[in-house]
Amino acid sequence: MRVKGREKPVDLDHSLGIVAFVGKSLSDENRLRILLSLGNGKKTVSTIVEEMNLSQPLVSHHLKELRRCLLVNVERKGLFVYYEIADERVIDIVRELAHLGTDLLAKRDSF
Amino acid sequence: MRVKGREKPVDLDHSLGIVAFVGKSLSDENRLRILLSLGNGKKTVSTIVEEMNLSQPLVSHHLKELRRCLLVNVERKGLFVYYEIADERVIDIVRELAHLGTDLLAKRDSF
DNA sequence: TCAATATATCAATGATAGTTGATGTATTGA
DNA sequence: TCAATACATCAACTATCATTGATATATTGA
Repeated sequence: MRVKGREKPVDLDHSLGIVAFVGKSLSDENRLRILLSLGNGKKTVSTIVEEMNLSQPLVSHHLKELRRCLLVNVERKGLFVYYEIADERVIDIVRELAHLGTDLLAKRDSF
Repeated sequence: MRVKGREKPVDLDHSLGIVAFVGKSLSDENRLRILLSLGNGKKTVSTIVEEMNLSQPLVSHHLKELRRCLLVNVERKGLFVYYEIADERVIDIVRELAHLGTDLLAKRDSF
């Protein structure tokens, strides 16, 4: 009995490397904050630095990680470097993880 | 303009700690394999050890991590300890991450 | 070419995480 | 109580990672 047919077929076993790779980006709170901030539109590094209240090298480092995982795109315009979300689906996934996480916590705390 | 109304409201900013917490479990390939294996039903530790071809202490360690993140439930029955997925949604999320990851890779490789 | 601004990189440090082999603990049956 | 089985924990090692401060690179305008 198939309960859910809404998903395209994917060979999960052969994708786990990629999943772990992307998952790593979702395992750090600062990167998540940056990612969500970029969800509101393309931004320069210095804008992110101000918003996040993090040091510029640290922001650059996390952006590099997000770039390595292909989660953001980069574009230079004069002095400024703009970062943007590569695929909006990652925001949805973060939202689902937030739901799941809060539900799991709520369930635990009710015991 | 609200584009997507299908999500329940969640205060993302206040959930990022939990998201990072759960995300950490999705950042290791061995844990992902264990998690997906448990997606097929409740299993004992020794069964997982055989399926994964990993050492028993290593499997126990990862199960402990998954427990810490509330992603699995445990139940002892005599000599055996059974683990099961706490919330099936995590499987869906892994599947979405797999889609996203493969798409991102495909996009990159086409340049 | 020089100064100023934006961003990236480097070196170093401390913390965390994955792995392994040995050992401990719990449960059951004899 | 003893042996056997299943699982957890521990100690130790290594690798990875987040963070910081200093420095390098790139772009622009004067």
